Amino acid sequence: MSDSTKEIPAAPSDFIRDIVAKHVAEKKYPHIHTRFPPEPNGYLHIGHAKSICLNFGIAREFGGICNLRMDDTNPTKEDVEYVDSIRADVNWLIAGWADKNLGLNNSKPFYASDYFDQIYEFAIALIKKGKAFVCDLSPDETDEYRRQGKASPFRDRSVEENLDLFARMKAGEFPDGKRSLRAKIQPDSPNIWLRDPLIYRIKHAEHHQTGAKWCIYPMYDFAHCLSDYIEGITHSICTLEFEVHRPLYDWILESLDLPRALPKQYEFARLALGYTVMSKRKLMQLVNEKLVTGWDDPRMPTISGIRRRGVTPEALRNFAYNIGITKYNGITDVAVLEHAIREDLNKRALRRLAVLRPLKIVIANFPEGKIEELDAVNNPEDENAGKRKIPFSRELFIERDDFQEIPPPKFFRLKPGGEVRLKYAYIIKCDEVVKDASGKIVELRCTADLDSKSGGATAGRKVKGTIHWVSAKHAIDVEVRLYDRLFTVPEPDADGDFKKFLNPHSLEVITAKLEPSLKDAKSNERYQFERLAYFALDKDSSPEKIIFNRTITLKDAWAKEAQKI
RNA sequence: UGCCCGAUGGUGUAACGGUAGCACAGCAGACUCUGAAUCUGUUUGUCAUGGUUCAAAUCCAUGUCGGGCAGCCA
Repeated sequence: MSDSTKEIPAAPSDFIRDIVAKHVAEKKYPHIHTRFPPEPNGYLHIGHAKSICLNFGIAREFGGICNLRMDDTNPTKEDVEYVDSIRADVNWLIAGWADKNLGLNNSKPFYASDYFDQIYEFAIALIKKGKAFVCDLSPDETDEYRRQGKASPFRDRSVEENLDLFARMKAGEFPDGKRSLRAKIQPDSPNIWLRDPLIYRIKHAEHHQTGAKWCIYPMYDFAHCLSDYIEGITHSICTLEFEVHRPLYDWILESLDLPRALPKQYEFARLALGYTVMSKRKLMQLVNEKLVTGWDDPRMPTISGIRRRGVTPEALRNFAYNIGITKYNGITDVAVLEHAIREDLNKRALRRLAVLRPLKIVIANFPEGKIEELDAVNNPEDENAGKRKIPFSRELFIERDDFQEIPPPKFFRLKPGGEVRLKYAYIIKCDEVVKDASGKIVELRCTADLDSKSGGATAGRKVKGTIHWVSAKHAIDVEVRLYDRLFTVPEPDADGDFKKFLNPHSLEVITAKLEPSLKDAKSNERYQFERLAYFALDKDSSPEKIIFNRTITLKDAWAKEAQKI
C-alpha cells in the first residue's frame, strides 16, 4: 500500500454529514457553506479543533466553503490578541488540508461586527413588522417577568415609539441597561428563549473592530443567525447547549421574510477529554494565576499549546476523525489522543540517540583516544530518511534506568556480569560497578565483544537487551523539558476546585546528553530519542541555547511489567 | 421545578426493522540491534419494563439515569 492512500482516511460519516449528503443529493443548495465562528475572548483549544475539523471537513468533502468568522458582539470580553491567535491556530490546523476551502473576506476573517449596520437595519425591519419592541424593564425585572412568563408592560408600544426609542438607544441617550430591544414572540412560551428575548442591549464600550461607533450591540441570538444568512451559510453547526436556541434562530430569520434560502442550525456534542479542563474560563484562570506559562504552555489543551508541544496538525486531525460526531456527552479517553500523536510521530520522527539521566561507562578493552563512526538508521519506518554517523569511543553514557545492580525478574538490560547490546555498536558485558563513598553508582567498567559490531563476525549473536548510549566526549548538553499530564485525575472539574488536582510533576526540566547530530535539529522536524520518547524543538530554542520539548513518551511495556512485581 | 436533548463493552463510536462491528484501552503470545513499531489471538456491550412485528439496539409507551437551558455572555 502506498503512503498516500494510507494517510487519507476514508471520508468520515456521522449524523451531520449524513444530513449534508442528503441535501447535496437533493440539490437543496447551490453549494455547501459552513462556518467556524469563535468568539475572540480566549485561545482556541482542542475542542475547537474538533469543530474546525467538522466544519472544514464538510466543506472539503462536499466541495464547499467554510468561513472563519469572529463572533464579536460583546466588546467588553474580546480582544485583538485573541483574533490573531485564532487566525494562526486555524491556519495551522487546516494547512495543506482544507486551506482551499477557507472562506475569507479580502484575505481577512469575517467579523459579525462587519454586519452591525445590516443587523441594525434588520432590527428596524422587525420593529416595523410589530415583532420587536423597546423595553424599559431593568435587567432584574426582565429576569423576573421572564421567569414568571409575564408580558412586559412595554410590549404594546406603537411602532413609531419603538422606532424613536431604538434610534435614541443607538444615539447614546440612555445608560447601559436602561432599555433594551426585545423580540415580540411569546412571553409564556415553555422555551425560555422564546419569552420575548433581548436582541439588542446598550453597552457604552469601544469595540476592537468598530471603535466608538456603536453603544448598542446585538445579542448572540440576533447577530448569529443573521450573520449566517448574510454570508450565505447553509449549515450552521454548533454545540449542544444551543439546541434550545434553535427555535429562536429560525423565528428571527422567518420573521424577516428574507428572499434567499435560510441557513439551518445543527448541534453536536462538544469534546470533553480526560485529565484536562476545557472551558475557556478555567484555562484563562490557569494563565492568569501563572499556574502555566501562558496560553501556549505545552501542557495546555489549547491548539497553540499542543502545537508547541510538538504535535502535528495531521495527528490532531486524525484524532478529530477518530472520535466521531454525536449528540452524546461523553468523556474521551486521553489515550485516544495519545495514540493519534504516537501513530503520526512514529511515521515521521527521525531516530536519535540521547541519554536523559546519564550513567558513565568505560569500555576497558576499547583503545583510549580511538573514535569510530557508526552507521545509524534515521527512521526504520521510512527508508528515504537515510542514515547518519554517530561517534563511538571508550567512555560512554547510558541511561541510569538501563542498569540494575540487583535486577528484578525479566530485566534484560545491563546488570553485573550480564550482557547487553549497545544500539548500532557492540555487545558489552558489565565487569565492575564503581561507587562513591555514599554508595551511589558512579561508573560501570565493561568489556566489549569487539567482533559483535554490525557486520562483524559475532554481529548475529543474540542478547536479550539493546540499549541506547552516547559518546561522553561527543555528546552535547541540552535543556530538555519533560511534560506530563496537567492534572492527576481523569475529571479534574467534576466537582469543586479543579486546581487541587494539578499535577506537580507536569513539567521537569533536565539537562540531557544528546548525540552530536542534534546540534543541527530543525524546528519543523520531529525526533524520537530511541527507547524514550518523541521530542520537538521548543519555539524559544535557538542555536545558542537548544531546548527540546518532550511531546509524548513511547509506550513502555517494561514499566508496566515492572509495576506488577 | 419547567422545557429540550441523550443512553450500544472500561472509553469513544458503527449498525438507518434482518449476523451487534470498528478504534482506543486491557490481557495473552510472536517478532525485535527501540521492552517502540508490526503481527496473531482474546476478555467485556444494546439502561429497565411493557408493547408493535415473522423479526427490535433500531419503532411506540412508561420509568430510570445522565447532560443542557432558565445572562442585557457566546
